[in-house]
Amino acid sequence: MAGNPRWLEIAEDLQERIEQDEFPRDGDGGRQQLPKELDLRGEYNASRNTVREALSYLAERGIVESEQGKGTFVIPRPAPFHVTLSAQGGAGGGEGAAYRLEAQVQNRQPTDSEVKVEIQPAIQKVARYLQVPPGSQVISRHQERFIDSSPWSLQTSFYPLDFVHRGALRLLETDDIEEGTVKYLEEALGYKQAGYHDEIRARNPDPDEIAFFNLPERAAVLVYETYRTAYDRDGNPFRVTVTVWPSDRNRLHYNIGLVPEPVIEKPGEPHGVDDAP
Amino acid sequence: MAGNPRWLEIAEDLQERIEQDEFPRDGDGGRQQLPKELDLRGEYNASRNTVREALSYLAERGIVESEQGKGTFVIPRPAPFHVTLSAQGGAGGGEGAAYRLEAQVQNRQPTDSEVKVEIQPAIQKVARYLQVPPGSQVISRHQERFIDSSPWSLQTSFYPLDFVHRGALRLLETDDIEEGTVKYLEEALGYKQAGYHDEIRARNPDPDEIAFFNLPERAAVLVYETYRTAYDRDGNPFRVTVTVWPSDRNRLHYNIGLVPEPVIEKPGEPHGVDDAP
DNA sequence: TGGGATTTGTTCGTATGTATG
DNA sequence: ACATACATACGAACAAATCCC
Repeated sequence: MAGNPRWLEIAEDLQERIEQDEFPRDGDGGRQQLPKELDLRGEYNASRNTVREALSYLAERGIVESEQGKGTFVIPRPAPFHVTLSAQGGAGGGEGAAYRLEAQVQNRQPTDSEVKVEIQPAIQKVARYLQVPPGSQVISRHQERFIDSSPWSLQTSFYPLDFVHRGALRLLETDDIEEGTVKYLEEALGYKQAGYHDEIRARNPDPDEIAFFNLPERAAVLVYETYRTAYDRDGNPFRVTVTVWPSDRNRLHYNIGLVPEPVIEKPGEPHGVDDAP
Repeated sequence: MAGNPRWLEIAEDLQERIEQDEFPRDGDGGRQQLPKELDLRGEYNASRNTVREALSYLAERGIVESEQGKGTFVIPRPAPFHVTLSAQGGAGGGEGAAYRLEAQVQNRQPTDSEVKVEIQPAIQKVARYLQVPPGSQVISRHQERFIDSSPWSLQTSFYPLDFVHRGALRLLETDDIEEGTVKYLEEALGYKQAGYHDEIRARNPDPDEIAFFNLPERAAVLVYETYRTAYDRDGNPFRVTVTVWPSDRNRLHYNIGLVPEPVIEKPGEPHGVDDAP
């Protein structure tokens, strides 16, 4: 026979019932609400602890979330943002096309918080990519980024402190630099972006990130962390941007070489042939 | 005061002790082994269930792993593979450089299993990227990929079944196509790769993947799933490659535009300035 | 090969704390 | 203030995998 533990059978049955949309939705948010633990205890003829074990299993997987005093709810899966991280220079932009550093999100207008500017000793990886000695002072410009007023990503850009001494004073201002820091650095210091390198990894969110992104408390939602290093034509790095994206609501896209326009413009959407019968 | 639950305090204290390398290592693997539950119960003056709650919290986070009849062990963090997913054509390869489809891993030689060839109805996303009607038949070529004999990634490439009718018969053979399927398709059918599109997402591993990658049973290790679509110069997709990478042992890298050679060649390693004092 | 000791896994019962409405 | 519902914590018994002699 199965031989599965009772809690796993309960968990799998509950997941089935969730997918069948069997449970009623609560008033406002429209989330499905599961029966209370004591009722489930009756339904499955198990102890409350066994039921809780099943719920905890589902909670770890980001399927449900329990709220003290209220009940247990199915976590709505957010519609993913499709973020294009490669340059979008228009088809045939060719050699001279300036690479944009900013991520593009389809059909959405990101809004950014004010910039928090700090002078910090560089953490190891930032120092390595910026090619400055570990622990040397760098300018940190941190922003919270939203799409449709929901938290989307956290971004911090690092520049050598040296840049300020050499005249790029606006790096210390808390305004968003409207024309883009890349363009500003070209004007102020002559750095012209010729290319960039991205490193992508996944890690557990820290408590601040759990709070900012409103991630379920005890679930397995990881965040992507992207390190983007911008290089000028001489191969000197002049900016490292660290961005944190919750993996549950973000898909990352890259276009390399010649890619059809619809794929570039509408990542994650149907294109080319019709789906309709 | 703190006000934290007891199990959380125990978990955080244990994590501290793990980082201090306080626990003895077991004979063969050299993993740290935690004291047994009943001893921890004594050390922390808590019940066994409370200790287990703390251990379960650490297990979810991929910090420790318990094995029935043996004990609880710290999970060793694998040294990450640095995978470059963008084209590496040698610096200055310029316009004519052929983009390589295969991922490059620094200093390592991947070995691939035999190819499992199947004819399948295309799942929705594959059909969309291949621009064929959903559910139409496609060729699926599946491989397990290892580095240093440890499981590294699972890869499946999809081609329209049409390609076989048009003469690309080797797509049905279970041999690895040594010169690369991209080159083969160019010879056989005239598809010349002009570019590609990547989509990256994270998801929970399925049971097969947990088994193949030997992922801790109940921990929050997600896998990356990359969808790579290759296009010819007319913008026609001719191949979709789906690759699954465990997020705990893989870092992904992209180089766009002009990037210094050392960064391209040795992703994830120090370059440019010395770290040593 | 067997059998007993060890250690974690599963399941139950119970009591009390805490946030919600 | 009260009822509801999840959170924390303890104790106990037996099952199942592993190890050792």
